Amino acid sequence: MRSSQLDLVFSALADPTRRGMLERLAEGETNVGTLAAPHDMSQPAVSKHLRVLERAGLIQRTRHGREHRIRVDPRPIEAASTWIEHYTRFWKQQFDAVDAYLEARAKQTHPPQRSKERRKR
Amino acid sequence: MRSSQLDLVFSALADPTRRGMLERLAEGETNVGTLAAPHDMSQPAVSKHLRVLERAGLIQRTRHGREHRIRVDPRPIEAASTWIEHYTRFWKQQFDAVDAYLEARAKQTHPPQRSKERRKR
DNA sequence: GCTACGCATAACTACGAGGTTATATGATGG
DNA sequence: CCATCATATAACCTCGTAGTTATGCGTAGC
Repeated sequence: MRSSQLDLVFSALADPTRRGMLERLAEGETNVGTLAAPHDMSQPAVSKHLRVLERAGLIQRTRHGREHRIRVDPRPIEAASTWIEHYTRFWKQQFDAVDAYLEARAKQTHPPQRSKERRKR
Repeated sequence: MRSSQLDLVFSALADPTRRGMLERLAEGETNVGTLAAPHDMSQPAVSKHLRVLERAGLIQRTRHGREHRIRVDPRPIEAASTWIEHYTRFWKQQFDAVDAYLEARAKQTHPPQRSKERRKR
């Protein structure tokens, strides 16, 4: 049941409705109604999406009279961003190496069948 | 039911087992067994996780005899990365502005109760 | 003060995700 | 050949998610 912060952030971002809300919030803080307007769904559904974003720490809410002002907190996303950026470096390296290998092999007239059979590790 | 590429990538990243596999794949391509080893779960469970990664386009598979070599394809992640980086710019701007405002207000001896009451928009 | 507004919560449905065990499939090696 | 290995697939269970309608609750405004 334990979900790490990264889990919560990534799964919050995995829904187009919630990404839409975050995109809207890039324009500035608003109330729930404004956030809900573009999305064709019931008000409680919107409320649930906001709770997901809130549990991931992606938004902050300030009650202001009867309306709730919502604003983005970009900090949890940076954890996600950092994770991606970190590993992307290695992945690209990996990917490019394989890419180069495949390209090189394609150039040979008789591609060796078993050349990859014995690899280190 | 339609899930965009971004949905698939983000939700694939939302699971620690799958992130663990991608982290392992940063070291180099391997077979399924090696990928499964560190994770305490049944082999079919691992197989399912790989399918999720595959559907998101994050890994590629080459059958090589009876084993499947798995390697990362970093390209779909870049879409996710781009989305994050794009909006992070605006969010930070937003966040920092609110932050500065709150700090400024905190400095006043008599924080005005209704100063935020009438805001543009 | 009453009504309407802005939102949350409750209770329900439908479905997918993540796990299991059991079984199938195809390649390897003695 | 036959047993075994590497992996996938099937069938099932459980739980969380995304949606619904109905209802509650505090604030605004006339």
